[in-house]
Amino acid sequence: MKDPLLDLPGYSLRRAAAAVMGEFVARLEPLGLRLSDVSALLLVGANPGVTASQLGRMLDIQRANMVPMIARMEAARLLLRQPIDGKSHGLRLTEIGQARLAEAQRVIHGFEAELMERVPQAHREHFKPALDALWRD
Amino acid sequence: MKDPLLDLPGYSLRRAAAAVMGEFVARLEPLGLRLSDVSALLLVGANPGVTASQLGRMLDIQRANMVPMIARMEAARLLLRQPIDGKSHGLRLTEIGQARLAEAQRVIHGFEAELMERVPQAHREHFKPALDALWRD
DNA sequence: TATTGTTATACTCTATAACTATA
DNA sequence: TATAGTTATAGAGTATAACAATA
Repeated sequence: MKDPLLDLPGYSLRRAAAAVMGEFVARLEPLGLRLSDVSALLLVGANPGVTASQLGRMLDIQRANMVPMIARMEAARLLLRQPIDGKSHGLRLTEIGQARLAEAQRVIHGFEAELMERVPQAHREHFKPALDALWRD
Repeated sequence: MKDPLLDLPGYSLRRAAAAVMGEFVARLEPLGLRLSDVSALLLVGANPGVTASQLGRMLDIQRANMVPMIARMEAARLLLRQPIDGKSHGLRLTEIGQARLAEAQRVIHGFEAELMERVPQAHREHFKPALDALWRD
């Protein structure tokens, strides 16, 4: 069976991302966390007081889509919202959130290490710089 | 604002794929094609008579999710289904489908060329091999 | 005027379970 | 028994439009 898709770098990018993210989501499942939860935990942990709108801009998630995400994490007692002024709220991790973040960080770092091991050594140092050029420039 | 996500290769992979696929989808929009339509056009074009199930296995799409996709493309007169035996159907491109595939191929090859140009030259030859190691092994 | 938070809505993609009919 | 096609359904992610309140 011919597969012309296998010659396309863009297709490789799509399939690799799908495969890797699928595995990562599976590792997060025992922690009861979604992919977006982990991003939020890391960012709020590193930037206490950040607002949902700022978070959305960093993650490229629409403001409107941050609402249910923050609500879910607040309901899970992972973070809390403190009024900054009449319209903004600063986000902070609860103690539960900090503990969950620590667990997530162990999963993340283990996973990232394994990920890089799966990239053949000859290509390894080129992996992240090549990808970053495609979305950070 | 600190962003610990920027140190994670897996995050770079996810964001790069999202950015690139978003741009590609925008280029396909004038053709009235979705991402999955293009994969199907390419594969059916290269393998006339292939079944929906075979296609699903190549694309890693569940059998059940192939149904509305094939139905939509059949309704758009891009492909047709011919009975192979009592339970299987072979897929073939119509003339419209072949013409649309040719248009799509021009978009694809232009896009892929631009994509590779955006990868810094020093990393370029490592890009696809590194990605392929993550999902084809 | 611009921004924050919010509600409502819709679409795409994906996953699962179950069923029928055929190989 | 295994496979092909199908239906129905649910979850997740994402996009847009609109609104109130505040900066």
